[in-house]
Amino acid sequence: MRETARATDLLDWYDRHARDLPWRVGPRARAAGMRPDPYRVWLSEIMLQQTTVPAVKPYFEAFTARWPTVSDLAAAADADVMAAWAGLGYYARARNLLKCARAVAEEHGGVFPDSYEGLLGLPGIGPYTAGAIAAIAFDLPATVVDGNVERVMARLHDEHTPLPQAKPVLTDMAAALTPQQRPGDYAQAVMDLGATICSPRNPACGLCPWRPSCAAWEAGTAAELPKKAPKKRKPTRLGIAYLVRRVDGAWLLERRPDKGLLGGMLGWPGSEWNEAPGEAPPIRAEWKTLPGEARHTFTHFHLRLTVKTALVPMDRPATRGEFVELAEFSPSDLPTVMRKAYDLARGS
DNA sequence: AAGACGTGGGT
DNA sequence: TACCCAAGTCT
Repeated sequence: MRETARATDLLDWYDRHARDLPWRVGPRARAAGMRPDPYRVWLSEIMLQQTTVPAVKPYFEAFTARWPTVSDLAAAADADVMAAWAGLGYYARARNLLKCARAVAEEHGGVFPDSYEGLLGLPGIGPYTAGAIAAIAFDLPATVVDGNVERVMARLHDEHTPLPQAKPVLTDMAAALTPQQRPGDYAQAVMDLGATICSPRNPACGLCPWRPSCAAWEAGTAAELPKKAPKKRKPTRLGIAYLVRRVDGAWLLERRPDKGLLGGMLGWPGSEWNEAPGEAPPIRAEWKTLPGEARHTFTHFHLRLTVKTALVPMDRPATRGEFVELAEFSPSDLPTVMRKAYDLARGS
C-alpha cells in the first residue's frame, strides 16, 4: 500500500539537503528566526522566471551590489537597469521590475506588501511569484506552483493529463500538501526537489523522500511525466543590421520601443525581421556587407541576421538612432542577438 | 486564451 | 543539428 505524501518528510529532506543560494536564508538560520529581505526574494524570483540558477547568480550579485534596496532601484535610470539586465532575456521582466520598484517606493513607502493579494497587484508579479514571496519572505502558507511543482505533483499522483490543461488539478494537489508550519522552507523544498531529484529527465527516484508515496514510481511512469502539448516548429526570419562607426569611434545605436521583442533595449538600427526584409539604412554611407551572418534563436522563431557596416564622418546626420560615444558604450549593454552582430563585425 | 516573450546549457 | 528545458507573466 502506498503511503500518503507528507510535507514533514520533505522538510526533513530539505533540512539536510537545502542548496546554498545567494538569495536564500537556509533552514537552520530560519529556525533561528532569520528571514530573507523581501527585496532580495522578489528580485531573485523575477530573475528566476524561466531562467536557470547559474544564469541568474551573477545578475543577482550585480543588481544587489549596485542597488541594495528597492528604493535604490526605484531611483535608477531606465537605461542603466536595462543595460544591467542585458543578456538575461525576457526583457519585459526588467521593465516591470522598475515599474514594481517604483510602485513599492512611491505607493507602499518602500515596503513590499506582506500579503498574496497585495503582491499580486504589482507589475510583473503573477500567481507564482506572489505565492513565492508570500511564503519565502513572509512565511505565509501560500501555495507555490512553478514548473518544478507541476512536475512533482504530476508524478506523485501519476497524472497523465497534458499541460497546460492539467494546471488546475496540479494546483489543487499542491494546495492540499502545503503545510501551515514552515511554509517558506516548504516552498523552497518542493522546488529544490523538482530541480535536483525529481528532474525532467533521469529523475533520481532512489534519493527521493517522497518515493514511498509516489504513484508514478509505483507505475514506472515518472520519467514520462508531466505530459505536455506538442510544440510548434519555429519559422526562420531574415534581417539586416547596420553597424555604423563614426570616425571618433562612436556607434550608432537605437533604443527599441517598450512594447514587443527586446522592448526597451538598445540595439543596432535595422530592417524588419521577416521572410524578405527590405533595405533600411539609417544613414547615408558606403556599406560593406560582412561575410557570414549572425544566427540567433528566439522563443518563437529563428533569425539569420545579415550585418552591414559603414564608417562615417563627424558631420553626417543619421535618420535613425543616435551616436553613442565610445566611452559610454559597452557591448554587454546589448541583448545577445545584438551582441552577436557586434561580435561578427569585430571579428570575434 | 493561445501566443509573445530570450537565452544558454544539456542531450 | 535540433529539440528540450529553466523558480512565468502579460495580453
